Amino acid sequence: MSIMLSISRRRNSYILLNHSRFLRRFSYDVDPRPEIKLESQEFVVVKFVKTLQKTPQHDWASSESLSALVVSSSSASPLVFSQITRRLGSYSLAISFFEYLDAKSQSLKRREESLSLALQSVIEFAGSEPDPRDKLLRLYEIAKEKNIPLTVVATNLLIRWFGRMGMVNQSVLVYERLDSNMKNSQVRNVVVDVLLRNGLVDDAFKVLDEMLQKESVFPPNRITADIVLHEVWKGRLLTEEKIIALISRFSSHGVSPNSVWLTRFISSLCKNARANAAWDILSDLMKNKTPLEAPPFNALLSCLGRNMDISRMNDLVLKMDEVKIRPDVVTLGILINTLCKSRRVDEALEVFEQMRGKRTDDGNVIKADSIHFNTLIDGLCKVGRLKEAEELLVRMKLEERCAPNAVTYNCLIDGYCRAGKLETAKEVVSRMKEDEIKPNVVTVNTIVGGMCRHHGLNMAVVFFMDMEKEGVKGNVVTYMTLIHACCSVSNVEKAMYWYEKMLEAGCSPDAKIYYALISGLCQVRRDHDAIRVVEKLKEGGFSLDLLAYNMLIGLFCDKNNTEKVYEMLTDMEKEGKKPDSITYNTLISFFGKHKDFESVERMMEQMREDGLDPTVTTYGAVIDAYCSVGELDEALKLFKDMGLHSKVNPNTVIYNILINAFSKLGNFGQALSLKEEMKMKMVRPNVETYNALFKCLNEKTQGETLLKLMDEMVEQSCEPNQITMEILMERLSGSDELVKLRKFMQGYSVASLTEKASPFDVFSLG
DNA sequence: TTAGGGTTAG
Repeated sequence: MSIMLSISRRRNSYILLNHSRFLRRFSYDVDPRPEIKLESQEFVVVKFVKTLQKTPQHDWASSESLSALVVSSSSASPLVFSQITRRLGSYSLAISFFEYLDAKSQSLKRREESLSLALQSVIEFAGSEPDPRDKLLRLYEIAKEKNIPLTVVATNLLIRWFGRMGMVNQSVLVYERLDSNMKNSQVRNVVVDVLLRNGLVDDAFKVLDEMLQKESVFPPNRITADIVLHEVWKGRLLTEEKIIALISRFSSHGVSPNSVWLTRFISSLCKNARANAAWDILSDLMKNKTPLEAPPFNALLSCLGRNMDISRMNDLVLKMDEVKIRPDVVTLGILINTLCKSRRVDEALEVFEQMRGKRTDDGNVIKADSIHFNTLIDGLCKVGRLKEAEELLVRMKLEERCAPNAVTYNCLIDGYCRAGKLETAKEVVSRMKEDEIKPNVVTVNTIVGGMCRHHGLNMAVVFFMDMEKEGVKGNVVTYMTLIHACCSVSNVEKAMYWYEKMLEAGCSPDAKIYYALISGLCQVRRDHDAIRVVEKLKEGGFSLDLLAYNMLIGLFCDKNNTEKVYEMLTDMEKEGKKPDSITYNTLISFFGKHKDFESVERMMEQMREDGLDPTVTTYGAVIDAYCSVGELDEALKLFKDMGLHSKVNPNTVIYNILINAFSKLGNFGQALSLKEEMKMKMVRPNVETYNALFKCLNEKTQGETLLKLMDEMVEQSCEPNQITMEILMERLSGSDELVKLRKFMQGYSVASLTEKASPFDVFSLG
């Protein structure tokens, strides 16, 4: 069967060329019994080769038996001559035979075809010779001189080999001498390849362009796309846009790029936030019914998945189904993963059950693998459905080729940690060991993280050390977890301790470790240590990101270290990082606090120039600045301006700033009316709002209002705090009022108040 | 397919 195929392929290659400016196509009569012909041909070939090998070369010319063989073989088929030549096994024998045959050409039935086929075999040998250059040139000359047409195979070989030898002009010459009718897709593919490989991009695209024309006689095929797109990608020859246009032209000829290439291109588009372009390409290829497979679709699906665009994912899967592109295990993995990450676990389970059972035309089903199970188990754990996760684990164990692994158990452990069930999580570690699965660094980090969140640092450290003894070392994530836990309780000393430990353990810190430390140090306002960490970060070859710059600028503003503030700003600029609204807000607030309104204005101006609109924080900072210098008119003006000229609505903080300012001036009426306005505009007052109002009241004259506000707080479920207590204790002294105050406080179990016992002592005594 | 994260106004 394979021989049959090779014969019929050869037949296609009988498009021959000669150099006397005309070309002919040799057509072979189709033999109704090809296998018989094949047998007789084989017999002829073997006999001829044996005789040639028996006869010394210098006797060939005079050998009568050879002469007789030429005549008899010639009536079999011209094909035998290419086979005989090939079986002689060497270039020197092949060229000698060709010369012999040429000398005997008058006895050949079909001279041109026979000689051209023999020559093709000689050319094949020449290409593998140590120094093929001269031999190939000579053979090409012989073909021209003797008017022997070249087969397509020979043409392609010559074009390719000349190209590889850096003789691209010679390649072009061979191609250009072809009659235009004979410049078929196969030959053009070789030429395009040679031209591209030799950097003659424009020439290559000229040839390609002819192929891509609408009514092209020699349209592009799969191989054309392979050659062109591979080179285009490797050499970055075209812009993304031009590649897209090129794919579309291939598509209109029913040709799609190969799956691997297309997948890479789709992924690259997705990475550059061009999922829409990727979508259009695949739609176009589907519309033109080009052959397609799942992987490029998977690339787009995973991109849509990252953006949680489930509705477009659905559309794409439906379109795939319509044109019968079979989803594969990866497709299923992406779909259930996305659904799980969006907490739509039931839908994920549904898709899983549906797809894995779905039998396609060729009887294949998507076989569930451990990744699918792990994804679903993780999804169930993340939404707290731990029982179902355990049940799925049991089912997984029953499935073929789906043994649970460390990931499976880590997902479960994470589930229990999130639920605060640290003991159960530790039991799962034991279970995994029983299953002969070793806990890994993720296991450790999951439990360390869980313990830090639910039981504090010490327990986590003990666990970590135990695991280290078992041979599981921590990594940068482990130390990050510990450092973060330290920072979150403002224990920066301990954070630095773990940073040192990490270095001792040979873990190289990533930028995020430094950011966490900087953040911790900024929180506790330790500017000198923060500077030290920044230095270490830079020594490590990292740079600060905008967030870190903002934190540091905030810290230096707070410390009144103008010099450092400017240093940070200069550094930012050097690093090519543009300030964002948070940077500006920090600076505006800083200048505001220094009553430097000129700089405030300048910053706001610059902010706008940078295309940043003032945010509610910007207004807050400026309004606060005006309030702090007693310029309440200016503050109110800006406040009103906010409502009129910006899309930013005042929030609780802004109202509080104003209410506080009016309250300090004793202007209770204005303060109260602002609070009423809050209600109207659905801005929720908080404890600070009421505290500000309380401060302005005095028991004797406004006791009733005060009590009314207290009731309002209760109605709004607004919890009082320590300050509320202190103010109210000062304002209320009558026994009736104190009873009311006691009742007022009883509704709340204000945790912060129980620690400071003094306010309650009054009640317990009372 | 599993683990870690940090900024501005009062």
